[in-house]
Amino acid sequence: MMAHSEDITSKLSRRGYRLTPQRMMILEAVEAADDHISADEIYTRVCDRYPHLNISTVYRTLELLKELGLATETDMGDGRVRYHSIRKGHHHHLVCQNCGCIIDLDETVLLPLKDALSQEYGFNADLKHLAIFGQCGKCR
Amino acid sequence: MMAHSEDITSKLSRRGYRLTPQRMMILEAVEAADDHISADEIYTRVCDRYPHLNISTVYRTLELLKELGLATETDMGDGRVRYHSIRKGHHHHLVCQNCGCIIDLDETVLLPLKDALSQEYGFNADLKHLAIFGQCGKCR
DNA sequence: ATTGCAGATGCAAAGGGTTGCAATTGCTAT
DNA sequence: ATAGCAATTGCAACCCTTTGCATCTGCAAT
Repeated sequence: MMAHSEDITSKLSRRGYRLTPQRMMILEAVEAADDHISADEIYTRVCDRYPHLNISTVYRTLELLKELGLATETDMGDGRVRYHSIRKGHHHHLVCQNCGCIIDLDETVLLPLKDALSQEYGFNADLKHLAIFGQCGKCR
Repeated sequence: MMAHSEDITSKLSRRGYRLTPQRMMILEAVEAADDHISADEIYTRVCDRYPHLNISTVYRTLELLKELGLATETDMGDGRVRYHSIRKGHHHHLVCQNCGCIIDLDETVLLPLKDALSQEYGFNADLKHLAIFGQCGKCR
C-alpha cells in the first residue's frame, strides 16, 4: 500500500503533476470497483467520505489516469462511459445490440489486427479496452 | 431521383414508418455532404430551406437512417459524432491521438477480425465505419 | 518553517445528445 | 374525399461531459 502510493506519486511528479487527496480517492475507487465503473458511480462513492468533491474533478482525474496508463475508458453503448483499472487485465467486449448481452473477449483476438495496422500503415493502434457492437449468436 | 424516392418510401413503409418532408431533407443533406457530416451541420443546412426544423428530429432521423442501413455513425474523437452515407462506400479511419491526422482504411483490413469473431464466438460484428485511435508513423 | 508559483480544484455555464409529452400529420381503409 | 389512428414532430427539460475562470494548494527551493 505504501509502495503503491509512492509509485503513483513518482509517476505523477515525473510528469509535473501533483498528488492530491482527490486523486488518491478517485484512483482507489477505480481500483476497488468490482466491475467497469462510471464517473457518476465514482463520484458517489468518494463523496461518501469526502462530500466536497466536484464531478468535474472526477472527469479530469479519469482523463489523467488514462494518460498515465492506469485506467481504460470504454463506451459500452449505455449512454455513459465506463472505466476500468488496467491492473485487472486487458480485455475487450462484444456487445449485442439486440439483446444487450456482453461477451468478454481476450485481448489476443485483436493482436492480428494490431500487427496488420502496424506493418501496413506504421500505425500503433491503442486497443486497450474496446467494445465491438453487433449481434450475438442467439440473435443473428 | 423519382426511383430513389420510391425506394426510400417503400423501405420505410415496409417497417411501418412514414416518409415526412423532414426525413427527406435530412437524408438529402447526408447524401449531398462531401465528407463526414455532424448532426449540427445537417441541422444548419436543412434549416436554410426549412427553418422550423428541430434538432431532435435530426437526431431521431439519423438513428432511423442507421437502422435502415442508409448511414453510418462514427466518433472520430472530436467531441461530436459524424455521419456518412452508406452509398459512398464502407471504410474506416486510423486517428492519431498525437497529431490528429486521419488515415483512411479499406474495410478489407478488418475482414479477418470479423471472420474470427464469427467463427470463435458466433458473433456478427457490425464494423461498418470504425475509428481506431493510436499513434501514426510520424508520432510513435 | 516559509515563500512562490505552476498545477489543481470548485463552481457555473455551456455543449452535444436524449427523452417525455402534447399536438400534429402521413397513411390506410372506408 | 374523409375519418381514424398510430407514427412523427416540436418543445422543453434533462443527462453526461467539458471548459473558462477565480481561488486554492502541493511541492521545490530557500
